[in-house]
Amino acid sequence: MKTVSKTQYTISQFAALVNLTPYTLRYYESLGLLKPKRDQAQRRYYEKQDIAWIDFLRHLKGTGMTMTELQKYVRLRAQGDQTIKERISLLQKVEAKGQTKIKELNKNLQIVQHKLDWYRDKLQGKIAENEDFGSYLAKFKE
Amino acid sequence: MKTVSKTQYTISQFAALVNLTPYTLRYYESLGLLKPKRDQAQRRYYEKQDIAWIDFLRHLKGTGMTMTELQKYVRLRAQGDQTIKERISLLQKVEAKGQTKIKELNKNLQIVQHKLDWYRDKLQGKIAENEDFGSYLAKFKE
DNA sequence: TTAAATCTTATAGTTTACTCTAAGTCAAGT
DNA sequence: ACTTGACTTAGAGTAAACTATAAGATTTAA
Repeated sequence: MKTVSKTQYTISQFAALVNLTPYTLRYYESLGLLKPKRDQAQRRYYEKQDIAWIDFLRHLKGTGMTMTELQKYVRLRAQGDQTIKERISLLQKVEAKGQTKIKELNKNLQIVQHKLDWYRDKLQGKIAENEDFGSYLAKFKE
Repeated sequence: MKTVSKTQYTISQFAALVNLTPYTLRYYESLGLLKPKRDQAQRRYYEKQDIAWIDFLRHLKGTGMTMTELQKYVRLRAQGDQTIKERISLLQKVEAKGQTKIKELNKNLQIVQHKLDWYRDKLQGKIAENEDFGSYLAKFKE
């Protein structure tokens, strides 16, 4: 049996590593999203696997989850395997919302693209002086 | 020549129509995003075409544009056709940012999907007791 | 005539997610 | 010995985009 010494980071080292501030790390911890270990002097230290956890949190946040939702997820996790079904349904909702978000973003971007086309046509004099964007857009309605 | 009477909405009628509040409409106006006409008594009234404008603003906002950016766009618009090129480059940036946003959202949702798969595999006992999500994820790295 | 709606300006409150300061304690490195 | 960094609790500040209140004036529909 071999003992391997694990890399430990202080809060400011770790903050730099994951592009957050010590303030933010303590804030997340206060919300229950992190629980770094402590040394003999009660100072936090972070390890390699904490990077992966932060990354995962970021992905969840990036889907639009609020801090409160993250807290709920983390609370379930802490309760062990019997909450896996609940976690699944939580993440399914997250996924569904995310897909909706993408669709809406796409729709909004399409309008922007049409507007860009309209401007370019207008610059080329390809648009009747009195045709406005509204009637132009109407052409693209299915 | 025929005179057609146009529908006019009071601020609260219009607010209900576009799902905003009178507060918000005045707020938008204070930012220069709207300029409703006024009646003899200086009360705002809105018309059909204002609905289209609100919709367009919503699409722009929906891409992630801030109020400040919207203000800039509206200011350019008010300056007339000589700002069309500038408006084009503004909207192009909006579009580029939006595409980036979609890519990121997709990446984040993929991670969520992997996590869901992992949970489902785990529920089925298909995952080694000691395999964590990190090593599971590693399988999907290109 | 009176209640309801609108107007104005100015200011305050709300929410989310940080971000920072204060103020005092403690421990480790040079 | 001393500077540096970390710790604590509590609370304040920031930014965005609303949302609301106050307070007084005016107008209009019933």
